[in-house]
Amino acid sequence: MTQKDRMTPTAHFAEKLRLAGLRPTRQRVAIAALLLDGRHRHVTADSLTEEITTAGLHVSGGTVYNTLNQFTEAGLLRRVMVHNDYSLFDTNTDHHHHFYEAKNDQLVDIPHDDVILAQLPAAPDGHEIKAVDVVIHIQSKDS
Amino acid sequence: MTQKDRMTPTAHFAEKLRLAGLRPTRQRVAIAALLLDGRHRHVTADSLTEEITTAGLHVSGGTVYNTLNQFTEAGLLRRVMVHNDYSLFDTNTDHHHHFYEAKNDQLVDIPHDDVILAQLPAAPDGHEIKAVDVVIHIQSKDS
DNA sequence: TATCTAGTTTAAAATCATTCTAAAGAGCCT
DNA sequence: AGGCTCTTTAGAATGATTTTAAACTAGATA
Repeated sequence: MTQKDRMTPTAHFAEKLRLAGLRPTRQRVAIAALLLDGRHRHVTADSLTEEITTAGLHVSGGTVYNTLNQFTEAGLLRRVMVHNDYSLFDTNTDHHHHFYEAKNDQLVDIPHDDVILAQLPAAPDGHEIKAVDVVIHIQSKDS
Repeated sequence: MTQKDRMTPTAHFAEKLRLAGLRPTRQRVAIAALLLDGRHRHVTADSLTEEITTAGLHVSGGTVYNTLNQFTEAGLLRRVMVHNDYSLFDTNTDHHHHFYEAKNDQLVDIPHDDVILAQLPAAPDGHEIKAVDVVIHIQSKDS
C-alpha cells in the first residue's frame, strides 16, 4: 500500500501540486481534482469554468486562466495548438499526436505509436529539438 | 512565350485572383503583388499592413484581415498554427513543415523531404486526411 | 458610354479571449 | 497568533480579429 492510497483525494492532489512547485490553494486543488484524475481530455478556459460551476464551485476567470497556464508550465497539462481562436489544454501529457477536424473544431488523440517519423531534420545550429507535434487535419468524406 | 509573359504585373495578379474566384480589386491586387510573387515567407496582418504602408499604399485594417482570409480560403496562402496570439500566413502553399522557436516566435521552413512520415493512422470512419502538419519545437541549447 | 447591381472597402464600433491591476484573502513558517 | 509572501478577486485593460452600415467599384448590360 502506497502513501497515495492512504491520502484523501484532496491531500492527493495537494501533494501533486506541491511536487510541481505550486502552493495547493483551494482553487488549484479543485481544478486539479477535475483535470488531473487520469482521464484524457481537452479543455478550454471556458469549458473548465463551466465544469467548476457544475461542481457547485466558483473560481474567478483570471484564476482559471492563471491556473491553466501554471499547470501547463509545470508539465501537468499540455497546450495544443490547432487554431488561433482560443487555447486548448490536453490532460494527456504523454507524447502523442492529434486528428483535428476544423469544421466542428474537434480534436481526437492519436496513440503515440500510430505515427512513425522515420526521419527528422537536424535542428538549426545551436538549437535542440524539444518536441515534435503532428496534427492530421481531417474532413468528412461527404463535405 | 506564355500568356503570362505578355501581361503587365498587375494584369498577371488580377488574372491569378480571377482564377481563384476573387474579383481583382485594387486592394487585392496590391496585396497579391506583395505576397504572391513566389517568395516564401511568413506574414501577419500587422507585418502586411506595414509593408503596404511602406509601399506608399493604404488598405484598411478590416480589408487586410478579409484578404488574408480569402487568399487562405482560395489556397493562395496557408495559415500556420503555432501559437494563439495572432495568425501567421505562409506564402509557401506547397506541402512542407516548420521549426518553431517559442522564445522569439521564430518560424523556419523545413523542406518537404526532410521529414519522412513512415506510418500514419487511418482517418476516423467517414473521414479523410486533408493535410499533415509537423511542427518541430526547438530551443537554444544554452537556454 | 451611362446605368445597374452585387460584391467590396472603409472607419469605427463591437467582440472575445486573455492579461493586468490593486486590494482583499489565505498558505505556511516561526 | 503574527507576519510575510503568494494567490485570488472583480473589474478594467489589451489586442487581435470581426462586424457594421454606409460609401464605392468592378463588371455586366443596355
